[in-house]
Amino acid sequence: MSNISKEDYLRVIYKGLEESRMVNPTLVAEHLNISNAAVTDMLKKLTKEKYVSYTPYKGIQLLEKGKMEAIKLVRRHRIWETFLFKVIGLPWYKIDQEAENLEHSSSDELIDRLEVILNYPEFDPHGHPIPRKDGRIPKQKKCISLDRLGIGKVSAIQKVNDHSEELLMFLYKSGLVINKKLKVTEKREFDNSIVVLVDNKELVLSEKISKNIFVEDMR
Amino acid sequence: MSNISKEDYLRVIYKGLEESRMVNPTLVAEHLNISNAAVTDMLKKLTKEKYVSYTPYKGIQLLEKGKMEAIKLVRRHRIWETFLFKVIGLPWYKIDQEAENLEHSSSDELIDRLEVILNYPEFDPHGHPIPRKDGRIPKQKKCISLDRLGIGKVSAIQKVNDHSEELLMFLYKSGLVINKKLKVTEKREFDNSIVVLVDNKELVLSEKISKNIFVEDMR
DNA sequence: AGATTAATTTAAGTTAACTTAAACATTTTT
DNA sequence: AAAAATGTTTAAGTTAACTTAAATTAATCT
Ligand SMILES: [Mn+2]
Ligand SMILES: [Mn+2]
Ligand SMILES: [Mn+2]
Ligand SMILES: [Mn+2]
Repeated sequence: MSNISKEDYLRVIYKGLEESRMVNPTLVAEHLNISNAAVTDMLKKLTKEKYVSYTPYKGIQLLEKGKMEAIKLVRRHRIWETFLFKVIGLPWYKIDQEAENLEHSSSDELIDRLEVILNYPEFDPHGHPIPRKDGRIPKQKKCISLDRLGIGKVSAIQKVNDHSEELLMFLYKSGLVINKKLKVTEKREFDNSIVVLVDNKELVLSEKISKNIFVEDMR
Repeated sequence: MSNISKEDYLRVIYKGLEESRMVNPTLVAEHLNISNAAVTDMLKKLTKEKYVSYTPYKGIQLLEKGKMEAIKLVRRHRIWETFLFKVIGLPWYKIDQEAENLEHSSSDELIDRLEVILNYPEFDPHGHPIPRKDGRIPKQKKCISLDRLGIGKVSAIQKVNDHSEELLMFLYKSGLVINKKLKVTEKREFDNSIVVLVDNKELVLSEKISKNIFVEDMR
């Protein structure tokens, strides 16, 4: 009947790979707030049904079938996020959670209508690419995480990780939104925090925060 | 965790009572496409948790707690239907199914935003009242089902049952939409079909169809 | 009233998706 | 090369929500 659970696994795996991290059962378990044993169980099913391939300690890969499913889900998720933000007016930091619920309960026809209403958006409000109906992914500018931007360098925010409401709320209040220009004015060796200049204001960002912000790589 | 199933039972019970039919396990089973035994099971749970009271062969009643839950769900359902129809532009006969999925996956905050965008609608596209946030139900004009409208009488469609896509598609194509005026020109004893005049066209309606259309009772 | 029909419940079983606790395997550190 | 830490699987059990088949109960018909 309902595939909500399976879809959630695929989304987490897809987003993990998208961030080019190695995706292992532990990571999935943490993201879904379930036990490792549950992930082992589901990976067996997903493997048998040819959604993923998986080598213990080496990571999970999406097979063609799984990738297609995941892309369709991510498309639904990001179109909803964009719609909730632009048309409904929900705040930036609430749309991920809401979209996570809606993504499992919408027909393709509805999603396509939303896409038309939004005039075929390429990126969601966090800067993530929205897969097209045919599965193609809009090309993004080359990015690096903010912690790797050199001192004195200026760049613009391209995307931010959207999984923590607290982070997004902080970023929003600090004006660290998509396309915002910023300059790194200081790097502190001790804790890897950095100081950036945004809207003529200085902001101190911890390493954990700067690693969740991605700026254009100008080289 | 997820309450989708429980909510569905409550919606069916609520809508059954709204149509002033006696609601028994068999009716619920038919509407949800599950076995009677499953309904018996769930009724036990719902009874234990004080959502409903139930006397075999006498019907199911909603208790305060169950009524509140059901009204909240019906509110979500009908606000979604209205939004899908008016803002998204989905066809009349598809919105019920789509709303049935979305109703379980939206926060109160989202629903309230939709309500604002729609400017506090009182009735959904099928003419059903949309419960307010405080639980109050907009008052409807007194209705009778079309099969009970006397010959020669003129009236306007107030609401239609929305559970069959086929029925709604037929009504839509025939111009039998909300507020449409019609006149009964003939009643056929043999099969209880009737002939109505709509937009200067004559239409033959079977008893089954006319029983699913409700017109203002002018007396 | 007794027979027939319809509605309901019980019994037993299935499946998906989890859990905890313990065992096992691999990688990393010393 | 051990030891320790980390990651993974197994085993056993739980829960919700269903199923079919058989038994029971109530309502309706003759
Ligand atoms: Mn998201
Ligand atoms: Mn996003
Ligand atoms: Mn409906
Ligand atoms: Mn409706």
